[in-house]
Amino acid sequence: MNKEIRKTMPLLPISIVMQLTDLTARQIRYYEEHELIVPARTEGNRRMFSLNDVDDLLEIKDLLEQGINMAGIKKVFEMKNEPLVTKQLKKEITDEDLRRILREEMRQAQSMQKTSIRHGDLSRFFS
Amino acid sequence: MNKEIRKTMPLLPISIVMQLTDLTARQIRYYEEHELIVPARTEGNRRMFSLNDVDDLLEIKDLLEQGINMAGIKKVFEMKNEPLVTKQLKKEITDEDLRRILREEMRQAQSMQKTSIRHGDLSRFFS
DNA sequence: AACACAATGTTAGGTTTTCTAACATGCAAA
DNA sequence: TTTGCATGTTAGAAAACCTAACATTGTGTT
Repeated sequence: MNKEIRKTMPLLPISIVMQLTDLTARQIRYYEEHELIVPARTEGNRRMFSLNDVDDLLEIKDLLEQGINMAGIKKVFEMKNEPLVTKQLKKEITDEDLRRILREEMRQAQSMQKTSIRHGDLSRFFS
Repeated sequence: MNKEIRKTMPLLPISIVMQLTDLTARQIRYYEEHELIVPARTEGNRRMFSLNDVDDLLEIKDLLEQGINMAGIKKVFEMKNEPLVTKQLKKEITDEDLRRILREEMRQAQSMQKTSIRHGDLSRFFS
């Protein structure tokens, strides 16, 4: 009986996610349409969301309030999965560039720590 | 925006609870009928379960497999909320009784610790 | 053996929730 | 002013859930 509840397990119906995020069903489906989230589906085609999905939705909401559009948010999400260094390596950069990039990445990591306390982190919700 | 996700928040529809506990809807509703759990309801009268409810259901399942019936399980649940000492005090016991009871309670607390690792504790599910 | 009861299965009919798809609206940028 | 993005609204269909009733299974009792 090797069960495990992970933040990635699809547990929540859309009604609950609406309450948790203060988004409308229309908004949530629209963001899925733009592939910012990919909720699981039941056999009967109902969406089921994980806590990570809720997390992502809260971040989307925040970025939208900052005036960023779907395309921008999609790019932001891509960057989260593929760190700066990786992308730059693909471009065959010089050592000089690399040093600049690493400095920049450290700077970003710092500011992310600050903001992650306020935005898009479900952990703060748990007692 | 003082939100908080607690183990007591009703987030899960019955279908998910069925998967999590390997119980049928009939069983879950039957246990509610006997007031072993009291899931929340949506405006439209659908049951919504908290993680604590799932926890309780797993414990119910375990106790049932041990041959304990509804009445017995209900008593076990009452005891969890009202520790032995409290109940005995109501009966105006002698000091001699009290000493016996405290010894017994410690014994039970020990065995509870052992079994709680295996049964009725959702925390083991989280990554 | 016959019975009684507890726990669960099954079915029927009705209601709520969610789905997709289409069209409407508000607003900002070109 | 026209365009396009984000969201609202509506309609019709399907899935999920509800209660209530009756059926089945297993177990203990007389």
